Amino acid sequence: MARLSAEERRRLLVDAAIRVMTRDGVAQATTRAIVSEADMSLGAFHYCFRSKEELLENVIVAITERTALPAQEILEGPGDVEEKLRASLMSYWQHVLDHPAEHQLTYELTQYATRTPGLADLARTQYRNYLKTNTRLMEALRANADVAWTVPTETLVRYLTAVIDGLTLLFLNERDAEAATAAIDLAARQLLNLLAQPA
Amino acid sequence: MARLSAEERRRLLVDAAIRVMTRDGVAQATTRAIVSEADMSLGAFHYCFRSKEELLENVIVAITERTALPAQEILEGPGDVEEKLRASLMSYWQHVLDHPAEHQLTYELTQYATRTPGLADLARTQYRNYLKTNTRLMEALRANADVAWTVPTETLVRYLTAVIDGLTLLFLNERDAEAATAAIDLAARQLLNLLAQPA
DNA sequence: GTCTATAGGAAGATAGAC
DNA sequence: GTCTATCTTCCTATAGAC
Repeated sequence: MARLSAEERRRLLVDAAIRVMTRDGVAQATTRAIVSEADMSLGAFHYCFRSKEELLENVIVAITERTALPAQEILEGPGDVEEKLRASLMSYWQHVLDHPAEHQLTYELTQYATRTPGLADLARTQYRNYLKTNTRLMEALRANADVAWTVPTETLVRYLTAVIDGLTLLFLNERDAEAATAAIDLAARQLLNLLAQPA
Repeated sequence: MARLSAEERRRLLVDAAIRVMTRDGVAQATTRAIVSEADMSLGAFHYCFRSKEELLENVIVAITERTALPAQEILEGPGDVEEKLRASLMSYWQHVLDHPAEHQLTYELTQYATRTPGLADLARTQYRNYLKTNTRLMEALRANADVAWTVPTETLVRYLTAVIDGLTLLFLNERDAEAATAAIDLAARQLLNLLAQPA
């Protein structure tokens, strides 16, 4: 077999793990299933990672980065504040509709991390990052558009984060795209109501 | 040992399973851990249930009922529509603050069911029940108080369900009661804005 | 009905030949 | 670096004595 660096193999194994988990769930992602997906031997796994937990730590970090990146890009663009807010929400929402399994996986990983003593911190960090990303989004909107929110930023951000999370979860479990989209439309309108009315 | 009916044992095992899962997570709830918690022999398990999956089916049904019951009681009480809506939300919220592990468990079970071929239907049913309960809540509010909602009931209900779910999930992961409560206060105000203004 | 003993298999991790 | 064979442990499920 090809001689790959340990670093390269680590990357391949993390990617393979994400594919297996997305397809079959976290519980089914055994070391054997992962190395099989990556077309490696079982021995290669423990040559690259000290334990399965070490792999999972890397998987969680990789997934969180993938989720955070698009959210930050949305923000930079033209349009007034209302358009941008709606566009941001809808861009995220389209990603949920197109890639439900990926989002399902992030929730599974959060729970897995919460229940794994060595990874519990990661679950907290994951959510802190969501909140931080959304805070930057809301503050940038305010700064660019010179508007104000009628509620404290911390509260607004938690409300926004919760609505996004809740609607995603609802769609993942109900799989009614039309109904969920109507609800997120309502959520967007409700958020815009929190903008201070221009005098 | 005492001679118990199979039905009684089934009840005891389901309760024991819920305790183990609440404490240690679904993945840790092995048949051995459950019978140990119930103070039974391993053999008793397979005398009462054909398989572990059959137990889990019963666990999910039991948990869903427990969650749905308080929500229905909240509804029957005095007060105007605004008070009742706020009181309902806050009663649920207090339960989340007091028993986070129980709510954590319901999310875990939903995921477990989703990933288990024989139980996948149960996950859908669970969410359909949440929606149905919330629909009854909203319709009863409307009927009792003779007010109208400014959005379709189906959309309102999904929005409500999502906000509740999202804030619960946020609290479970962030564990900041103060911040999450401020957000649910905001959510309650936002919901009340969807009532048609009395002329 | 109740329990112990055990089958049968899959998991994570390791040893050691190449 | 790579891979096979194996160790140990834990799982669900069953068999069969009492």
